[in-house]
Amino acid sequence: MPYVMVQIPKTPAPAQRSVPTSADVARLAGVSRATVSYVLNNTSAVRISEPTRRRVHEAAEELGYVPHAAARSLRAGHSRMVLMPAPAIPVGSLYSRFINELQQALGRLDYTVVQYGSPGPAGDDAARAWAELRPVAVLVPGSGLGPQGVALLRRSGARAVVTLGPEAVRGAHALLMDHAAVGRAAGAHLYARGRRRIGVVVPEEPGLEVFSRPRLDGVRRSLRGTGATVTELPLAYEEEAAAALAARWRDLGLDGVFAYNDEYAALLLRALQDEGVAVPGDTALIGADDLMVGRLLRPRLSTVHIELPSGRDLAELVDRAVREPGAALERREVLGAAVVARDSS
Amino acid sequence: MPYVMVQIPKTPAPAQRSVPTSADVARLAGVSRATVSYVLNNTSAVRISEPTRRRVHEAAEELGYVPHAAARSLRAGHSRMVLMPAPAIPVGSLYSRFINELQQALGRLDYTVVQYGSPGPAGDDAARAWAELRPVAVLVPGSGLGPQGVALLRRSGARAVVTLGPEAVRGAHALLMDHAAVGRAAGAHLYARGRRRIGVVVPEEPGLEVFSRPRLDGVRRSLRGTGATVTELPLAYEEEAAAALAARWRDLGLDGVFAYNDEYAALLLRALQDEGVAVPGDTALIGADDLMVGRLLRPRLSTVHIELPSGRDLAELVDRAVREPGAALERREVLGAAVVARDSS
DNA sequence: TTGAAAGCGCTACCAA
DNA sequence: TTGGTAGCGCTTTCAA
Repeated sequence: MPYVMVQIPKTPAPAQRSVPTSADVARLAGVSRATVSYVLNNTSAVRISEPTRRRVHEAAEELGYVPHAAARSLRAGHSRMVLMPAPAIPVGSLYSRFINELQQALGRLDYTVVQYGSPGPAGDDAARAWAELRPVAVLVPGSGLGPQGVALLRRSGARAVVTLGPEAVRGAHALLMDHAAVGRAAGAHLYARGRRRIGVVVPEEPGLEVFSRPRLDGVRRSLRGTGATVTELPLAYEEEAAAALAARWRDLGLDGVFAYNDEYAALLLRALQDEGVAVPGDTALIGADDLMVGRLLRPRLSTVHIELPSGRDLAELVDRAVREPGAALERREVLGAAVVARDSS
Repeated sequence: MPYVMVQIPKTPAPAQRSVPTSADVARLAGVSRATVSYVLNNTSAVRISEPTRRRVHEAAEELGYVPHAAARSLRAGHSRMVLMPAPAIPVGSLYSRFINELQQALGRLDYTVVQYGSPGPAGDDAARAWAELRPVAVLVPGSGLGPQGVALLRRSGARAVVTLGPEAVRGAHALLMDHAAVGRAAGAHLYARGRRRIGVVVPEEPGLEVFSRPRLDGVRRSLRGTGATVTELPLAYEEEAAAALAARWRDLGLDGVFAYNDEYAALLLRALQDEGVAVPGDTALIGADDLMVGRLLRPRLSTVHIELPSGRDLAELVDRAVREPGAALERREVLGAAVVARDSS
């Protein structure tokens, strides 16, 4: 084959080794860009001959063609992103486990999950920043997004807005996570154990109020009208802080305490024991979240076990909402709380 | 004011309440789209008069205009995203804390962090999927990305590719996290305490091999040539598994054990004590990561404290790499390991 | 079965 | 100081 066809490009070769586009693929395969699109997206409405398909695929392969998601989004009017503002919540909590699971499940459904860093604007202002990405869905943990934020997101193309928090927001699907139920369970348990002067640990770490406040309120609610007292106990997650709290324990005169969760309970337990306070003899102690640490201590910690929906379930809800944007808004209670009585109460 | 100007739109009102574009803003403000762009982006190369600026801002405000990130990316050739494939790593680990911090720091630098779910394609195949998003930077935890993956990402516009793992990859910046150092520190410590028959707990949970394997190797390395023995102890993070391991402890005849991290150490400690094995009397125990749980147990756990770079530092590295894509590739050791001797060893 | 071309929203170059 | 407009890469309608 002594003669070689040399294709003279109409446009000069790009200066930098630039990214191949579908036009490059089309040129190499000797077809139009439309055909490339049909083949690469397996468009069912159009039938392309097998030889052509092969040529396109080979050309794409050879060039290392990678479609440009932004161009596709621009054309489609929205992206494949699910936006999830990252709540300022310490990792390791039960909740962050749930979030992780959810991300994975959404990934499997072919969505791209975008964690939007929490610092910066909040609430409805934040919604504007999120809207720039034209996400196909938005999951908002905690409260903070109002009806107008939801409206803005929907106007900018979000097919589904789902709130995960204590209350529903007009226009959005709601997964109601009522942390007050955790407090109610703990309060009722301590009361049933005969405790009447009850302390509630409230973490000082920022970002936890979303959970700690409702949990405290739940305890209050469960004890209302019983004559039992509720004492709020602010506590930083540090040994020194716990020791200081334990040092004034006798003065506080509490006979029962709900420690926000098992980690704070573990911290407090050690401090109380070091101070000579008997648990559960002098003071009954119950945590929450049913973490492993509670089972490793002596005495084993009583706890409130929390049942969260599986990430898969929520991912499916999102997927359904995206596919049928007109469907009725879901509003679902998704937090189950049950006391696991062990040895500390 | 009995007369009202009614503006007849040239194009019929969109059927759906559609998203306002910069053209809508321009129309309302009575200027061109170019001017809108200049004003809204504060383009310094062009000076726009104050009244015009105000009109544009007011129009944008009134319409609830939100720029379309995809259009901007298409135009710019790349997005403001930093892609970070989410490693299949349990939340709560020291490492996931670091990842979180990093995300926040990048958010503050005005990048959008995208968690790419791990399931699906792996290694260089995954790189293709990531490339579709035309990320401005890619952070790859763990190993798994090869030189050709890096090349593909760079070709598709990534200004910086940073690996976080045991080894550097050609073409990418490297943050070397040598977990073998953790094992070496633990091994040397146990040896110095006079222990010669040493067990190393290796978690059975998937996704942890990335850390557990080098940690084990580190112990082996530190003991090479000393005559001390190393026994691998697979362990699932469950009480039953720990109890089973403890039950055959006497047969194993170990006098020292490095338990991967403090959580596994806590699990094992309880099981050993329940079995009547004295710690540190019969067996010295050391964990790693310096978690709070280790300080709450009796005896307090010795541990290997790990120093990771702050998320801020890494975020700045990324930002610098993005801004000077031509600069030399960084290659930095970032994991410091130091024994904290407490009461369990 | 395939191709031509419009147009998604935005920025930046060049003119006025 | 402002406007006109090309063009980023892709999908999809309409025509051939």
